[in-house]
Amino acid sequence: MKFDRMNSAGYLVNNMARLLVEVLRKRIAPLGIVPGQFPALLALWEKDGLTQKELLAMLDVEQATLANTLTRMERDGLIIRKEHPADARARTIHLTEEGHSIRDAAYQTATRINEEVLDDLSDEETQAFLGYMRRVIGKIKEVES
Amino acid sequence: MKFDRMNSAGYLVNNMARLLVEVLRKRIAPLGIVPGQFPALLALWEKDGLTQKELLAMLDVEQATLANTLTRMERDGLIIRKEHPADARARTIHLTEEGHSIRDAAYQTATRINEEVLDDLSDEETQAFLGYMRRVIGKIKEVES
DNA sequence: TATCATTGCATAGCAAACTATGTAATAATA
DNA sequence: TATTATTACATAGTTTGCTATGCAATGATA
Repeated sequence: MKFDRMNSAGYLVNNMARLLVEVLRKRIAPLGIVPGQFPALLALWEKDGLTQKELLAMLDVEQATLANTLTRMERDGLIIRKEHPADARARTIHLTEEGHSIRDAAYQTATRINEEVLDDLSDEETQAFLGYMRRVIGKIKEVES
Repeated sequence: MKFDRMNSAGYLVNNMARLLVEVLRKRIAPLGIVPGQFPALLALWEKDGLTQKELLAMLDVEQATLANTLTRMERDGLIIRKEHPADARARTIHLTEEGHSIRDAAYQTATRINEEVLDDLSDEETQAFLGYMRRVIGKIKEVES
């Protein structure tokens, strides 16, 4: 019984993800952000002043992961948290000027990386690849439940 | 400027990897192992008594990551490290009976997960998908250098 | 209204990845 | 041979993911 990594979807997916996140890490380091902050920033660039719960609904991470990420973002001067006007349990999350200012550069960096790593695939292949990933993601979400 | 996650290779890859590793974590928990130990176990099941350096050459992680993983595996009773007969800096890594005994179940679990998550893809689509991943991995390794 | 359940968020603890650096031991060389 | 370089591995520190749990505030209900 052999287990060939190059024919294991799980192995390839994991390997690809780790390589990609390290490329992103290097490229966005000059902006003063790290990969884990990216999804939260994307959401906040679209809509500012959300509560953690509202932000969480836009992302695919667990609540505790987001809470910790937000704490680091606040430490790094990307956001501030203000008390919620109507609910003392909640806080609203606001981009700082710093957090706002890196938006375009961050978008461009992420878009550029996607283009570069897919450069060897034709447009049809790229669409097929993205489609497969969406289907597999859907399947995993079925399977795990 | 919008950033659509479902059309971002980076986002999809990361999401898919996290979902997959959690499925693997749940399924192999009864065996007393965790996902990060899997690659090292696969290599040791093929060839036992390697040095860390030799094992490292068979894997795709950094040396420090492997050293820590091996420490946890030793703690968990999966391996023991013995002093190298000829080089006092090195240690040879040996599966325990426990580490050896879970081999078939672990293989089957991993194979099963791969089959399940790819179940919605035809054989041709699966081969295309694996091929795209191999090509993208190759491209990332070019890009990052 | 007093109690109980739920909600929003934070914290603790672990895994697993990374880079950077430390520490011996071994090998190479001046 | 004494010094220097290299090698093998370990450790420190950070990020980012997870689950489990705690705590205070809010909402529901007896």
